[in-house]
Amino acid sequence: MNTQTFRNWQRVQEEVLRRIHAREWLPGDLIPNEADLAIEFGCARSTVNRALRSLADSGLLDRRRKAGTRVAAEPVAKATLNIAVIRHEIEEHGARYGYMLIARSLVAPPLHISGAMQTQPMQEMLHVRALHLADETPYAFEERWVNPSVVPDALSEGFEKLSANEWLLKHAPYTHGDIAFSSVQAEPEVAEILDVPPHSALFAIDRLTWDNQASVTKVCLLFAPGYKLRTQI
Amino acid sequence: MNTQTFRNWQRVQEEVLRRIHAREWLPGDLIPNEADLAIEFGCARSTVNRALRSLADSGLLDRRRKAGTRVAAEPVAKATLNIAVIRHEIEEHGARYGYMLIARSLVAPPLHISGAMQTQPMQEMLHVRALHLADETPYAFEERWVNPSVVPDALSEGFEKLSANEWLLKHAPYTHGDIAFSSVQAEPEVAEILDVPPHSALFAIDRLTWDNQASVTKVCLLFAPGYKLRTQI
DNA sequence: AGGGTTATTATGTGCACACATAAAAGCGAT
DNA sequence: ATCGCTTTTATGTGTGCACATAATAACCCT
Repeated sequence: MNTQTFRNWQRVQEEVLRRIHAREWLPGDLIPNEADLAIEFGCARSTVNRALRSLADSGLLDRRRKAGTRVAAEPVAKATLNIAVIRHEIEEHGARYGYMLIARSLVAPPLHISGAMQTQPMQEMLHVRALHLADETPYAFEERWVNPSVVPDALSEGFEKLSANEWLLKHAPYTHGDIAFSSVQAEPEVAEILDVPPHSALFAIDRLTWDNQASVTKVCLLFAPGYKLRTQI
Repeated sequence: MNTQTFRNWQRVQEEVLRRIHAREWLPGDLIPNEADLAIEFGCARSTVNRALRSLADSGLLDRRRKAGTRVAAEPVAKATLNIAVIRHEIEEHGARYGYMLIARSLVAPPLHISGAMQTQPMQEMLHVRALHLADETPYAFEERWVNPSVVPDALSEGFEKLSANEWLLKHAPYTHGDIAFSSVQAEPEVAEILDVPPHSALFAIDRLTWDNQASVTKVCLLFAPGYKLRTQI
């Protein structure tokens, strides 16, 4: 008989995880309610609540008021990616970071850009193209549109030394954003910049961030072949 | 004077977000401690704690005991990806899901597989190759290795109708795993299976899952061009 | 001044209790 | 049986308190 007590929420969580892995509680099963578990574990209900809530957040449990808590039938693997500043990413690999501004201009963007950013088609936007390097080797090509009516300070920033990637994080807060990962073939111009064969398979990160209703910036990062975005689940 | 009260943790969170966003609290700034905020907001310290803890989890605040809570200097965008069962992903797009088993065998894997999975090189593993289709069009190619000593039941499963992707989720729990996203050029064989030109840029998801110390399965999913993995931040 | 010990302090957590809320289950009238 | 109302129940959350813990700040001794 297991009369062990689990007095803190991490241990309760561990025990619940153990039961799920040991298949004592099968996917889809309804598990005992918080009050009963609290008695069994010899702790307060709020402790059990904290443990179960945390497991529900990570997708391992499904909880519904009155219906109770059940083991997720098909646990959705939730991978949390840390999209860091590119400089940090490179430096963490122990490489020397390099940055090169390719172009910077104030122009009316193509329609698909103004459309996505929901700005007036004729409104001029700050357009920045730059290259990030690791140990002098091209690492990622950055193409960015910045909405100057939301980030006016960007107009007085040259982005010659400091990448827009980094400058915006400090100076342009955002409320939310969309991000998409995909794979694209390198167009000739980009292939040349990244110094890779044309039509190479590049890893692309597209990001569009918003400050409440207004779009802040739209960026497309194209990573040289070999790039891998890793995380744990 | 703002004498409004914020009685629940979501509203406290909203107010803190508003202040960060309105730049009342700048990146790097130390914010008032929980007790003071509780007084200001007219709620209990635990309510403030819950709100701040949640914001720290999402990377917007940095908290350290005794040192206090400060606004993250460079908020790391944490994108949470839901790696769902491929069938669900396709059906959610309103497309018809199709599945085709290409090969299934029990063989000793190449060294880089047994190496990554930390199994004996000569130990036979279940090797499954399959194709996922959306509206009869190739969607993703799945190449998988399953460790039969961890999932013996897999040996009696043919994977003719039900994909290993789905079967394993139900029958093989895992404790943790690594996942990597990258971009690769389609090799001729894969290009033919996916019915795309050779050297097309494919989106790749590599996943290796573990049950405690033992590797469960290693899978490589190659998505046809056009695939985008989306999420919000 | 320097180095090591102690005190202080902000966050982290646990507990008991209360009430809120969503949703299933039961019930009753038609 | 079906629709609509009420009850029940499990989770969700707020409060006040206590103590734990980590890390800084203060102190003391040399």
